[in-house]
Amino acid sequence: MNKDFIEKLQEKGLKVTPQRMAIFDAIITLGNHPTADDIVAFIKNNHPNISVGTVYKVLHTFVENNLLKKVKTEKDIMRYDPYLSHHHHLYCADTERIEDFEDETLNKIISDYFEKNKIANFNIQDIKLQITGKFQH
Amino acid sequence: MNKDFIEKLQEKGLKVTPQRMAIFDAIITLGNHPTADDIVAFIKNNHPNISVGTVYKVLHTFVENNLLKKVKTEKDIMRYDPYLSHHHHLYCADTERIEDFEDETLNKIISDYFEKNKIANFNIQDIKLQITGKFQH
DNA sequence: TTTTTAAATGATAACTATTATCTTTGCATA
DNA sequence: TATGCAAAGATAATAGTTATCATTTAAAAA
Repeated sequence: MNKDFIEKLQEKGLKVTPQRMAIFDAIITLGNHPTADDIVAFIKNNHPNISVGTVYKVLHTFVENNLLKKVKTEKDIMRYDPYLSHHHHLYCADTERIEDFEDETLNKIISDYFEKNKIANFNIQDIKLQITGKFQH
Repeated sequence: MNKDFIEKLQEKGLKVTPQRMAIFDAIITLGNHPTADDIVAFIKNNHPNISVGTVYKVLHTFVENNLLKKVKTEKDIMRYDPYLSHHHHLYCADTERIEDFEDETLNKIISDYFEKNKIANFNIQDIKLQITGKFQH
């Protein structure tokens, strides 16, 4: 919700600007973990004067302030994820589609496993699954 | 081993060239899933005339022929992984270090779990864990 | 409400990683 | 030795992103 997001900006001491709201809104509306370019294209419809540099700067600010996460991919194009709760990703083997995947039971199984089987010389902070495959159409 | 790699090139109908051998050798020697730039820098020592374009082309050819994998990261710089057997990655939360992680028991637990709990409208081909945390020094 | 000021935006240029193009080179085979 | 073709090298081009800096704006202070 936008009100929540405004509060989050304020908590972080960030100014609430129309550009920032439009960018966050674009990411939510677009879905599929958009690229900077996707976001620019979408925003240009309603907000034709926005600068590309601003979009990059805002995305960077959001990531630094944990309002957005970068998505790991095998491409040199950055993608962004607005859902901050712990979740995994389904990657389409053939297309650029990336979907969110949540499964608390599985998370528990994995974290229990690592409780019993520590990795030598490594403290785990976070575990994410990247599940590659094909969506059924 | 280099002999194995030569055979792999030949199996794929790719010519065995000094550049290709040097690039593969660099990736193995460098470890830590190097970038194209890391590879160029390393090779320049013994092989000062190699062209950057060639390195990119060779990396691309290797990835296309499944002799190398791209590593998923949150950066717009590509990194490459020479180990083709199924494994996971440990990502350092603070540095660019990425280590390989293998655990057959865990793989079994996860694949058993997904046998019993299919994801709706999605056929899984591969599951990788990205484990973020800190290495103990 | 007006003023102040620090932060954010927009326009532009710069930069970096990567890819494309095109000529030349190096081998294998005829 | 000549031919064909994949691969390498040099260079230019492109794409995505970051930096710079003057201008504008949100929000705190007066």
